[in-house]
Amino acid sequence: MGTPLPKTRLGKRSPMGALVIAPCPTMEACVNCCKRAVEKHKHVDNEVSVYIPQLLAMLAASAHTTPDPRPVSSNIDVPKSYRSPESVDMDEMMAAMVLTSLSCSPIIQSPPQRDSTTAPACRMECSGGELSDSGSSGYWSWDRGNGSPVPSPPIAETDSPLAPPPDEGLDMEMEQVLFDEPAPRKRKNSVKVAYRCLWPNCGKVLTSVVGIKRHIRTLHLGHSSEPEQSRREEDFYYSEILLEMDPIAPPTALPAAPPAAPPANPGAPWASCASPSSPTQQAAAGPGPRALQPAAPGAPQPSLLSQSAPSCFWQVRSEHSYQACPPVQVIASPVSCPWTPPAAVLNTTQVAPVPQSFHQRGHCASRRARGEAKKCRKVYGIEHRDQWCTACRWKKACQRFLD
DNA sequence: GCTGCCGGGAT
DNA sequence: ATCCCGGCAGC
Repeated sequence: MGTPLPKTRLGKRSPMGALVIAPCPTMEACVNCCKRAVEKHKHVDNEVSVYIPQLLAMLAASAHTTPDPRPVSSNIDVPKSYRSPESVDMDEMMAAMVLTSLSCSPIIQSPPQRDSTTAPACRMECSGGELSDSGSSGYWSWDRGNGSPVPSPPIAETDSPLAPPPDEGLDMEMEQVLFDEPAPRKRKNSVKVAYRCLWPNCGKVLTSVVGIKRHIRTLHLGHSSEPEQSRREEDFYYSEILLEMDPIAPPTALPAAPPAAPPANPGAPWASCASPSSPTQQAAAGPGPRALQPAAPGAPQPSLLSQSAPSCFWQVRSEHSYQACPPVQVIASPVSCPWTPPAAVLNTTQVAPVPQSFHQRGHCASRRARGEAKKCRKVYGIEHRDQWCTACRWKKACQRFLD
């Protein structure tokens, strides 16, 4: 991270570095050469695909027959002397059109490239040996200075669900390769994802999954070990919400109580009301318990997340109240529950066992009670900070002197 | 003011 | 994942 890797700027004119072929002396000669090739293939097969190498070559020729020493970046004009005969223009146009319709561009057809440095090689591959034979300087479709129309990705290709996004990614990639610029970070969306704790009377909103999980694990579930089960459990106690980056209402200033209608909250995942004790059922339902899913049509849309949450508290672990509030197992009737879910959502067989502590401690859930035990700071002193436990050093809950 | 520690940022 | 710190809240 410290020292950036030395990057070798790929010359625009030599993305491959090699592949030097003697070009046709003139544009006319080149086009004629290509026309002959096209005519030859016409007799053999009417399949347009046969023309691809020749057409590519034609495009290439239109580029490489222009005077090479000409500066690349700024000039986009094509010398008139090279485009005098109408037939030449027609051939160029035909080549471009067929190329366009065929979407031969390997950038489009090739699978998504993970390594951008491999992209040029792939592009060259598509042109095949024919391109080499007919001559090209290797930058046929890249040169911004030539007057040839660059094939644009056909719309039909973008319809394919598997097709990579043709525009932005391609442009970025090419920019990166050509101009050696670091990939621009994705624009920050105006909608920010946040995670709301669905634990009763909590409603804490955090901006990271890790944070909300840690919050739930330490504050509500009250056990930091048991990685497997607790990790699954945490998934049920928070909900992903979308916060519009409205300057009037910054997300960090969200009140503990959930707003009456979260801006873009598509519905709490609690609508499916999966039991925490059956993670497999939930896993089969979608990519994740926090996946944004629209409320089922006809299903009552809970206006408050905290309202819908308790309906899914199938079981609350007894050891979740780890401090100050002793675990008390009380089967609370839905009526007495302050956040009684809508009747349609609440399964009558699911009597949510709400720990009494929920009602008793109130603020208890929002912040861990101050520990009674001596902590590392007190035991070792600030001068022996290196002897503190890691958590204490990081100003976290002490792990050495647990309460 | 001291202390514990939560939440988030930086690396 | 690890490290660090601002800031909040209890004492």
